[in-house]
Amino acid sequence: MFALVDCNNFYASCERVFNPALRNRPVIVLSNNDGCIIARSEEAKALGIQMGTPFFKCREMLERYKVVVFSSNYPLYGDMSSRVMTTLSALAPEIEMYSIDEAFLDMSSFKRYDLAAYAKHIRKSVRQYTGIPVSVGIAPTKTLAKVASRLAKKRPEYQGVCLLDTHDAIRSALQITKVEDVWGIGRQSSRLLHAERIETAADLADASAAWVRKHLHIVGSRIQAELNGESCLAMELVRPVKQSICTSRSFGRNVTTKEELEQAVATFAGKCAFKLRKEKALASMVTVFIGTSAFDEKDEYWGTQTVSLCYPTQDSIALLRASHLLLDALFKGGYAYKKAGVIVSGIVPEQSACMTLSLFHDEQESRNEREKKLMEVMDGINGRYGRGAVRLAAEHSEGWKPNQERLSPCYTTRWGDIIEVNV
DNA sequence: TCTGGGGTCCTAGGACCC
DNA sequence: TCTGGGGTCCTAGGACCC
Repeated sequence: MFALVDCNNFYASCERVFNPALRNRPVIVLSNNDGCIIARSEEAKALGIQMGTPFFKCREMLERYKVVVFSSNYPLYGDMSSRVMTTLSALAPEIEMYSIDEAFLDMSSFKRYDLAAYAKHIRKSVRQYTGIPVSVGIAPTKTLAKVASRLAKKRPEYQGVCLLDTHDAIRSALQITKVEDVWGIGRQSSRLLHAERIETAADLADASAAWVRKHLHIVGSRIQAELNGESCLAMELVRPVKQSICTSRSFGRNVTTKEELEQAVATFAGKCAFKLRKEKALASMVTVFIGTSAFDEKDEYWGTQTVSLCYPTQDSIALLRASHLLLDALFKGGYAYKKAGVIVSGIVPEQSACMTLSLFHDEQESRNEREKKLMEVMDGINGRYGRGAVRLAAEHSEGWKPNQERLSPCYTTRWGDIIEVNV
């Protein structure tokens, strides 16, 4: 058996934990750059506020209903997430952190337990230790656990817990679940399925296996098998090394000069390098992309270019140099740029034996050592005195900084913010 | 005026090998 | 000039997830 523990309205709930005045009030959280709505409390959902709505389109309505609006505060959500995960780790022998607000728990060794009672215990514990409300779904496969947790969350009569442990319970759960709400069935597949009169999860479970294999491919076949109780997706206990790391942002205003784009791209390259060092990994390719607003059709430009590095690196300066060369090739004057990003890929572990060696071996060794020490010192200072205490001179955010007008304090990760709260 | 960011996996098709 | 069978690797694009 698998349990899926899913935090309710996670970002909105995080904002509430440290601000009790927000209880029972509609709360929403905006995407980066205060662009669109990405999280809503139950009260906000009840007002009919839709996920993904652009902020500017519903601003008036939000004010009218006195909805509390936050910019997204990822340091806070990341820290709250690890508190939830730590709590869950003590409640099951094995846990897979599936996303920032969800985890699968291995329940196979709980056969002699009352699983429904245990799910309630999980729910109560997370609430008590972190302040975050969660829903728990338990079932024989991951896909069914997803179905269960969704019902636990949507249907008040379940009180946050749904156990699917008998054939009948599974069947009726599948019958009340629309096929597009099944994990792994997206927009395209739903369209295809509806055209075949496959409307519910139960219909998909019963559909011709050959048809599913032909039209939804191997992924769809696995979903179908999982709905029928055959477990195809195992617990993934160790997170595999990332294959690519991306840092990108929309700009707070239009950016027209190359200098400002250089500053943005330098900042993203530095951030990618930092993420690589945190992953204990090296990258061997760099991609830079820049673009105008996706909503400005008449003056559109979207450029992307990739370069292979001579040898894999996690050095901020090396990635910055490569990124600037790519930007040189991409930049075209006369456009109002709205977004840029850096992606590093071809990632190998730091201690990898298959690292490409330079022809000039000795030179590379000493250079790598110097780079490495410099980055260690930089990360050390920033770890102690706060992000951005030291940075490369090319990193700058004046011109392009995303909007973040409604940011809450970093209650759990910054001393300065806590003091501010007390005052 | 204003519309997010960060990922993974799979497939098809091309180029190439013996 | 015609002809077979089996394989790998890479890339672009699509679909999906949170």
